[in-house]
Amino acid sequence: MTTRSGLRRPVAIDEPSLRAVTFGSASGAGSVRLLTKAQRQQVASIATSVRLRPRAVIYHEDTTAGWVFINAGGVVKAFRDLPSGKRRIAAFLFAEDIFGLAENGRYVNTVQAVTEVRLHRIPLDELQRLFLQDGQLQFQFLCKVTDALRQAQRQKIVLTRRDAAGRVAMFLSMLEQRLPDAGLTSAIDVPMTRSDMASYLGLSLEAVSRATAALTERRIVTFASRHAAKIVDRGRFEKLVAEV
Amino acid sequence: MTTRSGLRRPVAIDEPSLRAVTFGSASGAGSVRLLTKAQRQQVASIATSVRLRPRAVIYHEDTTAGWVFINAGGVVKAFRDLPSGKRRIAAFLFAEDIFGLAENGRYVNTVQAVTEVRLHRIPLDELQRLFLQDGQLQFQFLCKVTDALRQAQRQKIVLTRRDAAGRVAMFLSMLEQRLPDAGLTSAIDVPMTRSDMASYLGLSLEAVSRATAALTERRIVTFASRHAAKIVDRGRFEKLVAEV
DNA sequence: CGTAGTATTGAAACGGATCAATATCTGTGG
DNA sequence: CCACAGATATTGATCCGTTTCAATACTACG
Repeated sequence: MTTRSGLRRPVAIDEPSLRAVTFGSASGAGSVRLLTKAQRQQVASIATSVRLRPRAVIYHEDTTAGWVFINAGGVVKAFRDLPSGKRRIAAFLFAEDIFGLAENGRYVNTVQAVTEVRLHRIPLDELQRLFLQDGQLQFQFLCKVTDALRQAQRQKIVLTRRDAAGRVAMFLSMLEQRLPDAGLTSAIDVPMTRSDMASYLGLSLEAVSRATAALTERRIVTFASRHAAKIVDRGRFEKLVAEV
Repeated sequence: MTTRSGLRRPVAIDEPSLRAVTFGSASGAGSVRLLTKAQRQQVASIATSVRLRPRAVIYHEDTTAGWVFINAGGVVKAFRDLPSGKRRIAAFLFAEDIFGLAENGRYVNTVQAVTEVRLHRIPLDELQRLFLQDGQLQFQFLCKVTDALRQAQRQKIVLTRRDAAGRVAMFLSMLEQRLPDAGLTSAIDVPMTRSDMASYLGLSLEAVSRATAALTERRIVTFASRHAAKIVDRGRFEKLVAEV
């Protein structure tokens, strides 16, 4: 659980450890393959570990992209500030997620710590060299990026929903699915602010606030605090999530 | 130019040819690198060429994913039909684009030809084998998927716009940028229907229709036909596109 | 040249954005 | 440990643009 005030339960791993997904193969069942020990050592040998406090900026959009990062614990947000002054969060990145998306050598988004985070910082040129040496390693990254693409496509579907409550429900559902334990009775940790949720869901802060209020009033979700949600009516919750 | 009625100007290439993008390196300037001749031959040796007419379905969502495809001319759309009955187009795929996104061995979307198309169909297992043999080749694919991720993130920003005219303008801008020639005076080919545009932009068909009417009325864009747009006021067009 | 699919246009209603006032939280320093 | 201040969130009222429903027009293909 990534609490707001930092990593209460320290993350065990000290080396990059990637939860792989299939690139599109039939190897089925959401297979969770980690890198081999040798590969982890290889990556670790070129990576630097960094620890950051909430709000720390990891990099700014349009600056020269020299590193790729692996989140080793905590939550970060990747966003862009639009000309209109609005902020759009492209993604929240959790443990094991890779980030550092760039174009023409410059980062596409600004990335900032939401909670305290631990990162592995990997020089891009060295990583690229490793990729050519070790096809398996590169394949893990290919799978990771493919997974990010799938998530982005799902997220686009969320953004086309008209109802704010539905979007928020889908967001909570997404957070819940990240939980390793399928303990669907426990509380969902919501490490980000309502404002961050709004920026991610393409809603105003007020709409998110009203949506959470509506979910509470309809007795579908309860909030022990703003950062701890609990599904109290699973049936109606799933129905709402599926009403796309 | 991919016209509605098919490939008027036949596509020259007979082998897969990938327009590469940087994975995030500093190798700058939107570098367009193609596969080496040897790599193209390697891919061609395991690929099958297919030619399809408009409306032909290439694969259905949730079916077993056995191939990855490279679009060798024409336009296809990747979509999902939601429980509500609405259709959401995740992406339009043009020449040189790769598609076949899967999860747990099953395709995520349904893919259908918009115009007449030529495809290279590549068996997934053999491609995966090639990837491990040839890190450079795999890297081209990694770049392609990374590019698709960037596009999906941009598209998410489009979807958060309130104004239909702005979304349509951004869509036309996207189509224009695909044109090889920077001849910004020529017409933009719009191979898909208004309904497809709506499904892609998260709008109703009526909203798209009214938006194109508004763009015409405001003398920003003219439509020689429904499938040929022309920017007549570049200044106001770019301003509208940037008003995010 | 007809017909089915596609697109346009109008009117009403819904839902979120916005503006504004107030309340609550968080973390810092006394 | 408590008080305080700035940031974050809630709640209310109004406005605006899209959706929806409905009728009509267009266009592409056989």
